[in-house]
Amino acid sequence: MDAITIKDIARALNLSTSTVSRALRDSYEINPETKRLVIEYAERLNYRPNPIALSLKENRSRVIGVVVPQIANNFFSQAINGIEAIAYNRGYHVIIFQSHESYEREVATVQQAVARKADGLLISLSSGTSDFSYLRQLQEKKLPIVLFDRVSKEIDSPCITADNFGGAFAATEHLIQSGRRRIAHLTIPPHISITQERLAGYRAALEQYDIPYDESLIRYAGFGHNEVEPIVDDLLTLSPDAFFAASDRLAIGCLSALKKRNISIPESVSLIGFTNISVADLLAPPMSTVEQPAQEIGQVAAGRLIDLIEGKQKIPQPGTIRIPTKLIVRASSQLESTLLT
Amino acid sequence: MDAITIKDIARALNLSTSTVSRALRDSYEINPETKRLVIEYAERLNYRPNPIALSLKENRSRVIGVVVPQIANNFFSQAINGIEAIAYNRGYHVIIFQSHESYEREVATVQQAVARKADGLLISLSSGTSDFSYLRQLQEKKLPIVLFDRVSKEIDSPCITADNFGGAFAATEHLIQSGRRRIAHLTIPPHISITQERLAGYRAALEQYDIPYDESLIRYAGFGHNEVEPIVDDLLTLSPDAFFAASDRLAIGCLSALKKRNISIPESVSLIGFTNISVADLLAPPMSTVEQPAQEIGQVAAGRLIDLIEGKQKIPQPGTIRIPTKLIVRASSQLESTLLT
DNA sequence: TTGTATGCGTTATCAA
DNA sequence: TTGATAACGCATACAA
Repeated sequence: MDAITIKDIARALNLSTSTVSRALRDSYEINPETKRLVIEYAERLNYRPNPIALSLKENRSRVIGVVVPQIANNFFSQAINGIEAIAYNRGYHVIIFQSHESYEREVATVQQAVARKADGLLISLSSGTSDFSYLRQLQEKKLPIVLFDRVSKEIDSPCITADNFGGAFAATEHLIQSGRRRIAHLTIPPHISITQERLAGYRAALEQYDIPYDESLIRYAGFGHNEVEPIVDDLLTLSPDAFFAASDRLAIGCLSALKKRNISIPESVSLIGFTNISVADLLAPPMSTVEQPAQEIGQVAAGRLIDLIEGKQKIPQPGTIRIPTKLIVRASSQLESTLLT
Repeated sequence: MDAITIKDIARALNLSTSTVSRALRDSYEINPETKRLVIEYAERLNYRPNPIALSLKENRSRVIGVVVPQIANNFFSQAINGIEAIAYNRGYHVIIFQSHESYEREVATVQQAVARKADGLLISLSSGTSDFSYLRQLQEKKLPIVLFDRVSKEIDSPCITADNFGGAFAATEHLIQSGRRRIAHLTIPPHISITQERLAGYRAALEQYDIPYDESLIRYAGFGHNEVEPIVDDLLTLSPDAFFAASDRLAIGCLSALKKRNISIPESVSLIGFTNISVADLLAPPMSTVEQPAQEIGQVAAGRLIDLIEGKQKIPQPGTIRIPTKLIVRASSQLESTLLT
């Protein structure tokens, strides 16, 4: 209701608003005495400049919009954590938008962010997005955009992702080296960048070890509630000797399905995208994981975006930055004692 | 850079800005023909009112500030999900702030939210907070505040929490009924409301079954990285026959510690606050859980706050709303049953 | 029915 | 060194 303004200070001190404004901004061309007076009074009354008025004046909001498919998701909540850390350090606030894996909602939500005068956008594309014209339009309007995690080369924005290819390659190689040859690849919808990259890493590893690529072992699951189990059932008829699950959700669904069927495949289930390592440690059968550097991805993406906003990067410098992943191998030996029958 | 304004429309149509403004707001006192013209033109140019200008004018932002200890946390990210769902439906945006379990950061962050002219605040208190005067000050300034999850009766705001007492009672009763008598209670710092409530539920169950309350079985862990293991070690010297872990993080730490020591206590570990049920299903030994209605808590809290903001609740109506929890019992064989508190 | 003027809080330009 | 004024985009009281 109240909130002290520059006007209040001016009136109280018998000065003009412009003098007060200058004193507070520490302008050089001002009487030191007046300056002291104003600053003291402002501090005493706990004056805070109204950021909305500033936004209107400067036509910028010091807000960056973050668009993710889902907040309630380990990867994204950690990425947002990284984004916030950087943003707040550099004086920006973060407004979060969810696209709920829908193209329409993504477009609507991005429009919202633009209407709210976000100074820049950090976007992880929804699985439903294949048309990027709405983003190109924004770029033409010089709105800084950085893509992270789920990116696209179709628009020339900087992209920050995990090293999905490398992570998938390492995971697959690990399975091969431990004797597996029929590795089921359970993944998310096909046109998402991370799907492609992980699949490519998987294929490259097979190729390197002269293992034929069997398309029937590749399955794409959506984000529905009970989509995973029937897919696993179906895969089982092909007698795979390992599963590569491309996200934590899929990995859990996969393990859950195997467990229900009383199938244990020690050391055969490798997961990429599982960030909640502390839980993976507890699971039986053991599950090796590729840890995604969610927080770091967020940090790097936020840093790049703010550089763009503040014009520290003259040229938009597209291109992809890949943050390394970590392969964490868990063996069954150390866990056998706790296995239940 | 561009962003079409009312002025642009007025100029293009040879009208005054006020006429355009009125036409767009569908004022009755306006020529239908002019109105049509303006609206059509505005739609064609995809006109969006500048929310910042509106905020400045109306002294409100249609933003609600959410302050949580941590975003990257299952409970809070799900709660935020619920908050967003309601907020967006009712035309509000959500800005998220993290207090990182620190009183100082909580105060600073709330000031930020106020400076940003948030129309209301949704707060889950940090573990470091025991002085609420800064919140009372805001209430005196008529800023609507609703507390959720980690609440306090020290300020008369509406509070939305899980039924922590009931959930803890049910969990403890379940352990007792399955023959346990020395139930270790591993929980978060003592002065947080949920700690108190869960502890009270635990005590009440013990009392009802005439089991003496042994203070040495109660341990408070902070939020550091490796705090849990030594505590579990220490507890083990007291030979408990069950563990009650008051959050998912503690439950995982507890299981992890037990596992490292090759201790298996089937059906003895009951957890409250574990929302990631799909993972709990996979764990061995099985772990019963009290599921927190995170999303619903967020939804109810957001609804109440917006009612307050919009004056639908004349009287602030303090008091606590408790959302029921669900006890999910998992036996070593299979998932057994689901109970509601 | 439409136009003019004012104000929301701040800063920049210009004048004193 | 300080003050008056305009402007950012919008809504509204008042005038026409």
